[in-house]
Amino acid sequence: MKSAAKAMQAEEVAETGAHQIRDAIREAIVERRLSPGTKLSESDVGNLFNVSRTLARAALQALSYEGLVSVEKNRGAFVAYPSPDEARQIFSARRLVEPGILREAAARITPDDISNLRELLQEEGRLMSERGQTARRAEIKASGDFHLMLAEISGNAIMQRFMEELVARSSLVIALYGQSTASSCGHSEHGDIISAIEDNELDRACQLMLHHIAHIESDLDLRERKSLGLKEAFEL
Amino acid sequence: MKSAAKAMQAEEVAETGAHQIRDAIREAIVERRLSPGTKLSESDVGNLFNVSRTLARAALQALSYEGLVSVEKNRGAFVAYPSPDEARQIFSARRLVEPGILREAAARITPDDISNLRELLQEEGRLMSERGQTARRAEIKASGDFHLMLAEISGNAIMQRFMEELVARSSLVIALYGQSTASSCGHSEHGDIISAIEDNELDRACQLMLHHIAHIESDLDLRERKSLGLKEAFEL
DNA sequence: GCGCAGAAAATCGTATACAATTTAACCGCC
DNA sequence: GGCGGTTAAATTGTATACGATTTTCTGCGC
Repeated sequence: MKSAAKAMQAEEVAETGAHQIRDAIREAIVERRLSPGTKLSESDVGNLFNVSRTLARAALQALSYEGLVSVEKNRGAFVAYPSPDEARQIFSARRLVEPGILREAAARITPDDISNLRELLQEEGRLMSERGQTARRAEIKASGDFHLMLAEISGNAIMQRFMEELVARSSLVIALYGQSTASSCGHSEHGDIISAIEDNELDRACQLMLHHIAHIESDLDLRERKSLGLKEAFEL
Repeated sequence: MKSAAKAMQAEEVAETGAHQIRDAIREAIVERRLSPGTKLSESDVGNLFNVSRTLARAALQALSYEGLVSVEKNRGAFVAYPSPDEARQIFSARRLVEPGILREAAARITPDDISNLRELLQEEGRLMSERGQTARRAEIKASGDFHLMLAEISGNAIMQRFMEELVARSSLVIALYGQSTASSCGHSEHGDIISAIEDNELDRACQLMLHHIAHIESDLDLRERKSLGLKEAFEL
């Protein structure tokens, strides 16, 4: 994400160390080192980063605004556990905004941007062939970064931030409801989208994007699993 | 905003009194009782609401995530003062998402919703004819509520929250760069949009929505006023 | 052994305390 | 009178303290 089209805004400086903690936890969630539902107690977070509960709390609070953790009054913070309905809303939102972002990005894209995108793509492909958790995590990140880079190129910082939220929450949803072992099956689709942009076939690019999102979504099993914590669990 | 289509989610309970403070300040900003750039010191906010700086700080922090307040490290919080570029991005984002929201809303809208919308519209019209600041503020609110109600009807809580942010920030932009005295000149346009939805003319409704947003934007003077705090200010 | 009341532990909600930084005030100096 | 520098006041950043709520544990009765 060291793209050329960065630096739109004056980089809201990290007003406090709480931001570092927030970013660290977010990364852990997005890379699925932290599972949905995991409790994030303020003391534990504070100890882990050697800060007081004040900062830990601020970081958790921030993450709750992004929908990545849910804080329950007097009970604490937990890694978000999006319901199937929430999951549908997240992808519905993506279908709604990503074509528009794509159009704006295409209008401003430079050759440099395209080569950056292709570079990212290549990296993604390389990681897919690798084994090991580290590679898998990096692959998840790279897959999301493709969508984020498009938002960045679009030049709209507000939409960019919104996409960051959506991509992060998507990662949670996939962790919860994804079925296929291959995490980012739609790798080639990213390449197709770039090609369509390059060829100035905007409508086709949008179609591909919608298809790509639908593809990701089709790998989810969004049936209500109401914990089935009764007899059914043992009736087999 | 007591619409029928509410209650999508389990209502994230107000985990603390900080939420009340946040909401109160946000309302003050949106209704333009607080001007862009106004300093919001933690002590002052705390005293005003009879709480400690801890809660005041949390509220300001929350507002900064919504883009209504900008906090500068070691300097404090201020009512946001969106740059012309930021203003363009806000409206660009609205053009991008509002047609999509409209389409989703139209697909789920009920006769009840329509009558609620018309009711809101009537209220808006009534306020337009009234005199006085109180009426003006209520009118500003009602004008935004139209867009928010559509988002609510769409049934997507995520898009709804995003629209809340965009509408609130739009209010700031209009306060800063609006020219016409009449705040929400596009009152009739709201009615046209409802009619188009009612007649099931979706494409036309979207066109009207885009036109409406463009109309609001056309009332802005987004030229860089770089404070012109040099000689120019006195050259006349 | 099971269930339930009550106490103890852990955790969160809020306030206060202290350190660090910025802003202002003051004062001698040119 | 204006200007720069030093010092005092105000404000933010972070930590700690204390009360409130929830959770867990314990032990008694059945």
